[in-house]
Amino acid sequence: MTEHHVLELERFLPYRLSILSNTISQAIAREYEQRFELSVTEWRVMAVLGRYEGLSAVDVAVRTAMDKVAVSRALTRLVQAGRVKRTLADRDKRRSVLALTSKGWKIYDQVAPAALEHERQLLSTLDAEERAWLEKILIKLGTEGIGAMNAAVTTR
Amino acid sequence: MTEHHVLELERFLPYRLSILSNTISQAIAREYEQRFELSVTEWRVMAVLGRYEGLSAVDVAVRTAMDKVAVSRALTRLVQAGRVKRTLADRDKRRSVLALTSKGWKIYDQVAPAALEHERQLLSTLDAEERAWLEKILIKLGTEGIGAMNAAVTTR
DNA sequence: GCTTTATAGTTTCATTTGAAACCATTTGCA
DNA sequence: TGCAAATGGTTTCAAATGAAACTATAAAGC
Repeated sequence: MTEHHVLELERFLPYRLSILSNTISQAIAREYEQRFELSVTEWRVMAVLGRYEGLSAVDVAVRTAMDKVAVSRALTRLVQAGRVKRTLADRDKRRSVLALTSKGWKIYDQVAPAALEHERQLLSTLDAEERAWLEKILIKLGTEGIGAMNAAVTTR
Repeated sequence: MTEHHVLELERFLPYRLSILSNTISQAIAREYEQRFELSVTEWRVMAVLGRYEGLSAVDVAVRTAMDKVAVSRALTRLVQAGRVKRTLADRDKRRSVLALTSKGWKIYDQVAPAALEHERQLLSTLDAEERAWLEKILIKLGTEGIGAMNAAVTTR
């Protein structure tokens, strides 16, 4: 009598989060991908450069949680397309100093508001109380929750 | 004086969900990827086959939210490795009928409990009230929220 | 029954991705 | 100073991925 410990994918939190996240990201990306010929990775790079000027490639990688190879490739395309300006830091010739060009800003100024509007629409289905809980829960999962998972593994 | 409508990635819900989801999935996958030489897609296929016997490849694709090419490839490897048995349906020779082999079950019986344990650890940082809200919010976002986003786009 | 259309699944090809190796510059320190 | 280790970034190579074309079988229309 084999009794198996069954996992129901559709109730499994990591799976549900993955589906939800991908569906949301795709919905937003659909908007700008063909319209501006902009990949998700490129957009993420532009997004942080719109927020913080003068970052290096590694800084961008940290802020976007992308790996540096992906950032390097995205930057190559963005510089190529005249959307980002790259110069070398005076004091450290390894580091690049990055900023959106005016062409880059023009795209940013169309994509960023659209993205925020999407977020607003998404959240419009939650009331204030639910949003507050969501905020709290996301923070908790990100800080303690993931730590708890990893701790359970690495101590084995 | 150009005033830009700035998007802060670290406060942007889609981005935060993406990071959270990827971090969680990676933490779990790390566990079984080398240990069983099992990719995430392969594991997802095995997970639904552990839950429902006799599905076809398309059925698996629907339940895992993967595309059928990915499922086809995962199945090729799983059958190859003797972890899944594939036969043809009598009434419809196009459809395959899939099931875990005993070898497949052995792996399932190790991976599924580990995955559930990870989920438990992750959720252990939330109290009952928070978990209830999370459940409610996830459902709401998945049903209404995504619809609201898409509606806002397609009516433009 | 025969032809068109739909469905299940695989293969092909081009693109994306990631890990590791790599080059250049800078930093630490004997 | 001078040499080892670290850091910023790019390139290379192999594997993963996705779209579209393709094969085989089944269902529908006439």
